[in-house]
Amino acid sequence: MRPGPVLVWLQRDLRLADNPALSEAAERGTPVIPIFVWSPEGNGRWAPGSASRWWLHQSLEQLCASLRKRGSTLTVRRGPARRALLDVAAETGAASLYWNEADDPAARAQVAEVEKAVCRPVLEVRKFPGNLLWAPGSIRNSSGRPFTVFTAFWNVCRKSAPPPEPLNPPRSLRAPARWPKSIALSDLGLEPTPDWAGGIRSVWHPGEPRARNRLRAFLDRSLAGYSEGRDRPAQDGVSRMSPYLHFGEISARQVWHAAHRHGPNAEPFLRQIAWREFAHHLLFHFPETAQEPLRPEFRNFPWCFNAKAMRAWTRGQTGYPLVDAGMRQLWQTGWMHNRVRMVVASFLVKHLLMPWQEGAAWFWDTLVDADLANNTLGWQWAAGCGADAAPYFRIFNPTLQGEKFDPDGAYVRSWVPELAKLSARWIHKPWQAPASALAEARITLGRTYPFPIVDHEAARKRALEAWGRMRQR
DNA sequence: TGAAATGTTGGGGCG
DNA sequence: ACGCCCCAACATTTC
Repeated sequence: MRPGPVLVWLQRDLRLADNPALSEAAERGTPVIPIFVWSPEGNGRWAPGSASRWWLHQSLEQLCASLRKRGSTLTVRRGPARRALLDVAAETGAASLYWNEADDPAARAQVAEVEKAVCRPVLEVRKFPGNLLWAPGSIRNSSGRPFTVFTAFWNVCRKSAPPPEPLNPPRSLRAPARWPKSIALSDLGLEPTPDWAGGIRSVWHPGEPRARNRLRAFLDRSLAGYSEGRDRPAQDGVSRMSPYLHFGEISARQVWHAAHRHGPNAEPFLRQIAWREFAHHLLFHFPETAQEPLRPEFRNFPWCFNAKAMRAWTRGQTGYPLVDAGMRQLWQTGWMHNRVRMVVASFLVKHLLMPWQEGAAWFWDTLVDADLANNTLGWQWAAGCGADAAPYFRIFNPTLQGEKFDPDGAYVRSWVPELAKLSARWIHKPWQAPASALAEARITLGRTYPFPIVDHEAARKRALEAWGRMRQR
């Protein structure tokens, strides 16, 4: 065992519990130096977006507080990672560098650079399992290929060895004789100026302790009715674990085992956790799909960008209440209910024929849970060009989706207040409401709320024609 | 993790 | 009483 301190390079594993690299480092008994390196340039076009940066700042603050309670602290540096890590190693005489694997393409590229730069055996390097239930690449079909159909993937997962039980947080973290220099968190400039994060702050509480509380509350209150509740955007029926999982404030293993322990009705929720797993494994195998469609025939799909329509979509001014409610919930709180994500995504790519990459970029910047693997899978699914995708002809009718999943209009009312007084009968199709109903609800279409920017029927036909043209080529 | 178009069936109104 | 038509309601097919 080497006597020098261990650097624990934290990336997207901002937690103390079930943190294999940190636990292993703590058990050595030598000093432990947790370090975070901010290197957005290493992520290329997928540097964290605005909402994600806000979250990261809070999350690092929380992590720092938890470490301080244990007599430790967080060293914060700017990238590139290889330089920051080697500098700190030299300053502290570190003997080892530990980290948990990160699976997205940019993180892997960064890790490769670090490994190349490290001079072994002067600095011992050890890698530990990241935030997936099964190692990416370990789940394959009988001919050794990655799965591109979810159910087949899931069946094999279920037959594989279950993910290991989560580790307890380390009991103590030995401090080094002298801490390395660290820059102040605020110097990273992650928080927005001017401060537009009020809406996010009122809904979200980043950090490991809050992640655990939220999971507990979800399992106790919502798991039993999850199958139906998860499709009701007006209800508190989903777990909202996505941002915590993205930053590793809780591990997928912790979520998995907590849900399992909760009893037999966990299956539908575990299935959703498995979709996350599927997305991450897919991006591991097909890293180019963050930009390019998985199904190559979609390379010549006649997408057509339209700045005015894009603006209406991003601002929640399309004239379709469910779409607008979702886009405004996103803009105001950094998050959107999954059922509504499917509807707004379908609307952008099918009704407006906009390239799915445009929608992915908007989500990337505005979601607190922006995650390259999940975002890529979701958008390619919606556009019909991805793995296990909705066939292109499967086009959501935003009115029917609203009537089905927000039957009394409560979700629309809370995010599109100008429609709040309209009766449930018309709330998802105000353009069909009789003049008297509109007057009574104080709505003037075209002034207080827009007319639909496209006609559903016509847009549907246009999308199917575009699809037909692609298939001919 | 759709929706629309088209087909089929069966009850009831009506001459 | 009977056949005819209408049209929900449900099922199947198509996009």
